[in-house]
Amino acid sequence: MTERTYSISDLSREFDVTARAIRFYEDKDLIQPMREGQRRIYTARDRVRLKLILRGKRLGFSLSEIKDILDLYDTDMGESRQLELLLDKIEERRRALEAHRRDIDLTLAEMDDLERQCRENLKERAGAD
Amino acid sequence: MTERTYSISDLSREFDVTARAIRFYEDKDLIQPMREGQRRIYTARDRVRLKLILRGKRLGFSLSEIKDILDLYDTDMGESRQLELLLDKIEERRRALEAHRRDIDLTLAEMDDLERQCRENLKERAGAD
DNA sequence: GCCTTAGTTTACGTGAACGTAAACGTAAAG
DNA sequence: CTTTACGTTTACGTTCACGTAAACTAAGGC
Repeated sequence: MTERTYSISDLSREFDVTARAIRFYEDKDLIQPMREGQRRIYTARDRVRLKLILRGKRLGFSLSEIKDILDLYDTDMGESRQLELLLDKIEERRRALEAHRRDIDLTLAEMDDLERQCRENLKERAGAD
Repeated sequence: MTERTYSISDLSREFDVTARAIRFYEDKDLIQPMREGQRRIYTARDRVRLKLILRGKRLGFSLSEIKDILDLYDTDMGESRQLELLLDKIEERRRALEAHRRDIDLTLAEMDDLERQCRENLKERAGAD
């Protein structure tokens, strides 16, 4: 079984990012595709990494923060000391993400409020007609 | 009852942003403090706006997106047509925020996975001692 | 009167995350 | 053989969100 691979424009199309951006991520050491001569060859694993990068971006993380997160997945599971450190980092990430979610929930609650005010106003208007 | 006001450095201290940043937000039309001569005077309402700005930033929104959001709160509740538009914009925001939250939940799930793998590995290790 | 503290405007500098243009290689299609 | 599609490196340009420095004003303390 030979694993499927992707060209840079395959990924560019699929995720709607420019090839320039993908190369930039490589330059910043977030992906390391293989080469076939000059050409970059992306494996399924690289594709997942790119997906994670873009999700990180949507979440407002900087590329260097995203790199830190990606590095979590690459931790050498062979050494117990590394595993302990990894658990700590996971906890930290989790806390950050949960704070992030609280911000979102606050904003959603305010949208609810605003919508309610809005609808009440419209209802009054309808009555006064 | 005279409402409490704040100086730029009051807010700067409270929210741990530089005065420069606060003035920058004003320049971009996100806050409009009153003046007392030259000096900027911030009301409780301005303070809330700043709080919203900073939350928007934590959520990864650009200043212009944040301005759009802040403008929602300023909609003229007097005109029905405005209210309908506002309801639409609120819906759009809500959708964006919920997508955002899904991204977070996905990442949290992956952190769970990673943690589980990590703990299993540690457990095996303990058994093999 | 002088110093300190807090604030002001104006303007140039900076780091991150790419965009864009130039100049070139390679391989398949007509 | 030339065109077309796809890829490459190098390098300068751009936008956003401020940082930083300069030169100034205005109020309060000694």
